[in-house]
Amino acid sequence: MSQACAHIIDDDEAIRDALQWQFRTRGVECTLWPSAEAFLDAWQTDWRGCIVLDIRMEGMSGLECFDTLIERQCSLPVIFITGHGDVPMAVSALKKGAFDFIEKPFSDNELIERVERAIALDTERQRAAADRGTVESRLASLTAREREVMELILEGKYNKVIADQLSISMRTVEAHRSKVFDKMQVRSAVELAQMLTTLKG
Amino acid sequence: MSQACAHIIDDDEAIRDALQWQFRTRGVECTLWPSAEAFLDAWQTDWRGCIVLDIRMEGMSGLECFDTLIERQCSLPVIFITGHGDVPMAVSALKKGAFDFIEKPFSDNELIERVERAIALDTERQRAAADRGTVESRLASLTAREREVMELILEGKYNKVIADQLSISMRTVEAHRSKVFDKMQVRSAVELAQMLTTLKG
DNA sequence: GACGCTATTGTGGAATACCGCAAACACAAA
DNA sequence: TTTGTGTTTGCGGTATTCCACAATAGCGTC
Repeated sequence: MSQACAHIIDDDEAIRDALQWQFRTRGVECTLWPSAEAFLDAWQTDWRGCIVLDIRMEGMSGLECFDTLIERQCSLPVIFITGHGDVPMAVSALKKGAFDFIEKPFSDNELIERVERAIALDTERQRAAADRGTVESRLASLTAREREVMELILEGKYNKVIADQLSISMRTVEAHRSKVFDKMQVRSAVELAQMLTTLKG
Repeated sequence: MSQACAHIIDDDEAIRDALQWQFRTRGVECTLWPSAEAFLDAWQTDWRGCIVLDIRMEGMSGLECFDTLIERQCSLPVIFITGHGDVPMAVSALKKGAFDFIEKPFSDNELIERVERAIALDTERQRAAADRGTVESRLASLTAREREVMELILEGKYNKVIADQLSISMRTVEAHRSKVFDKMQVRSAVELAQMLTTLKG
């Protein structure tokens, strides 16, 4: 897992260097990319932090890059920067889920403050995803039959009813039920329901 | 409860009339307001639909009106229209929760299509809020003691444990438990947990 | 074939939940 | 005072859960 940092994509080397200097001064790690293509080639799903994306670039534009990132289900917050943005462009980007859209020129603090917020958002999302991951891995450890029994438990049915429905003995249902609680690391059906409802809701 | 309609706020009578004609032709009801002040004076929390809000107006601007609506916790989706918008303005509005931000001139279909989506969103939100309202009214019908017992049930505790914790007899806990299920209209603790987790999650 | 995992079932008992009926007490409103 | 609501408790009984111990059978891997 790479650490949280700002991934800066801009085809102007002077700007890249200036941003890098600013960021590092403020203690924000960053990586530099001269083109959308270079970034997309290198990008890995476990990268954390945020993306600072220039819109007008040689080759693939920042907006195209953004679309590609969405396709690849990259969840990193994206901060667009542009010198010649127009309103529909900004509206479209934000409605697609961009974190921010900043016009040049911007003050040093303006960008860095938003980058820090974006990184904080990603960190929070990562934490939530980890929680979901824990639950999901437990779910994955269930056998098909156990999952089947669990579904019925979550409908609040008695073991007896479940046994009838699956045409097996009550004792078998109890065995599965016990296994399910064990693997999901809960002590009651209520905890199980809360764990899974949180996962979905 | 008033029915879903587009609330148009614009100080240009010609535009109001033109929009009204377009909307009615497409079967979208609307109300017309010559100023932000007029709308804010009349607005009631049970109004449904969406708001079409011009930014540049005499008196209170559309942006100020939006801020006021947020303060008053109005949840109607807001579509801004403006002839002289700039990017920071659009970005700020959307980040505050505006539904859309459209620059003049726009095509007939462009606005009406977004209005219809906004109204659909409000309708959906309304439905979800009604569900929450149902659960909340049931919760409100619980006595203090019943709610107390319910909390402990949701922690998956046995009646015996609850009885000890509240220093009352098991039989009393059973009585409360039964009342809680009755009032909340559920048949098991699992259902109760799901109902309340959905409310919060 | 031995081994491990999964699914299945049984016995028997202790603990718990659930329910109807009944009732005592406090407290506030009519 | 009467009435109503909320809180509390008991009795007796049935249904259900939960658990330890034990066992059979299928299935795929090594």
